[in-house]
Amino acid sequence: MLKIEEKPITTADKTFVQLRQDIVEGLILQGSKLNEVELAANYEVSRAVIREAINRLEACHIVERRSNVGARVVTLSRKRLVELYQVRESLEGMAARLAATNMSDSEIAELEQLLNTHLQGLKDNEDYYQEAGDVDFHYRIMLGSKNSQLISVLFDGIYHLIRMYRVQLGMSGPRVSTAFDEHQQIVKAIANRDPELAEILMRRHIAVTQQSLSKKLSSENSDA
Amino acid sequence: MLKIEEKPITTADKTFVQLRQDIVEGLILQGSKLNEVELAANYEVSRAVIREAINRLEACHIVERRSNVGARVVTLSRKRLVELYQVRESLEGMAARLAATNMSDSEIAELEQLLNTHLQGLKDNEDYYQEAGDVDFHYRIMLGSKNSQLISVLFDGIYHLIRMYRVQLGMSGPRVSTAFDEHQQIVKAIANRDPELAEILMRRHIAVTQQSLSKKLSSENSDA
DNA sequence: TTCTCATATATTGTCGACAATTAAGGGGCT
DNA sequence: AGCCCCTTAATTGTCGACAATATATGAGAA
Repeated sequence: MLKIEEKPITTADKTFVQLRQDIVEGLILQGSKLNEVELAANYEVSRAVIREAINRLEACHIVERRSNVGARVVTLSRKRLVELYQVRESLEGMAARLAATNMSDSEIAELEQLLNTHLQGLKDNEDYYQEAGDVDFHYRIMLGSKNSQLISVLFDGIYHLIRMYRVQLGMSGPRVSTAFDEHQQIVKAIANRDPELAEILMRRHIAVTQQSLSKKLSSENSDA
Repeated sequence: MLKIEEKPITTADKTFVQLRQDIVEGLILQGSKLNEVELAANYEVSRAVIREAINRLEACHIVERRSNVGARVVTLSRKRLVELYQVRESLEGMAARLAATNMSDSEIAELEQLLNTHLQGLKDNEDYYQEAGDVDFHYRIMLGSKNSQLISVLFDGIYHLIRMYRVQLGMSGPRVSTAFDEHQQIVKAIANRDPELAEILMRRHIAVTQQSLSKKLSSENSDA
């Protein structure tokens, strides 16, 4: 799997990243079948490269594959959203807990400064905050855990699927400013070196976010 | 990725399962390089299926791959063990929490009966319990969560690496009987429909197990 | 018509060969 | 001797073709 920092090297890497982006951003519709020869033609690579990319997409739960049948992009059902966010709550809660212990003072200071920057951007342009700011915040907490296993499971495993929901459902409205407050409380707990509180606040924050997102999904898809 | 129930169909599936087993059980040593042509010859398949198998092994953190260089089996360091068990604690804690809500009464009854069977096996043969019983217990809690995303992350993602530590470090001694008691408490919390307690007990149980395993790893590997 | 079965088509799975990259070895220079 | 560079060998990455499987099509019988 592609580590956080290292750039894509091989064409399989690049194709994987490109294909993932095209799915996450909705260029390739949810639920659509991924035809290998067709994709190979579109992305101008061999089928072997496409196959490897699809395999990696399967590993991060963005597509589902059946033997001898093919791969489909997952559908963004409410049921799946709830399940995904339960996993996220669990993992990012642990990340916040560990961050409270393992982040250095200077890293925490940078994190506080990041929030100040966000506060400014929030006054000017809410959308900016939701797109870049929130991702950045959670990204830093994740790295702050200093647990490479956790980082890998989160980032390589489920983060792009989370982003897929965010992008395709859209994230804006009154939820944005309350989310910022929650971020501040979490950082405060980390600065106070309070792992338990950091975990609780993070979990609550993610649970609330899930409820907010769920409202955007009609309940007709709930049993998909 | 290979779903829980479905059997391996393609030769790539079978090769993946076989290769994973050979690594987990130590037939292929930790840290060793995986030469594709060599493996292809040994397992009597083409390089393409070996490559696919290795890709899947990378997705579940059993091997690490570098572009244009190759894949190596991970080394079982203390640092990695601690990180892995922090992830496990987080996820299985959530699984226990969800199981307390989502398991049916009959499933809980079966779980209680399973513990009785284990108690008998424990008196006769401790090793049996540790090998099959513990796995079976955690497996059922995992399924009891009814969260397919969580099940996939746990089972397809990290469970075989956990098993690799267990198998290669060996699990026996006085820890076995205390683990059984902890299992009983967890089941009791689930039977009482107490999600918070079930999660706390599961997390504590896993944390203690990690400490027990850590003792078996010399601290010289701690910074690997 | 509607169901079943056989045939045909399309798609995935597997393979061996070639290309690109990295690691290894040897010769020459300071 | 020690270091650097060039050549050579070994390994991974990519490709197109073939085999196996699943799906779609259509003919025939009840």
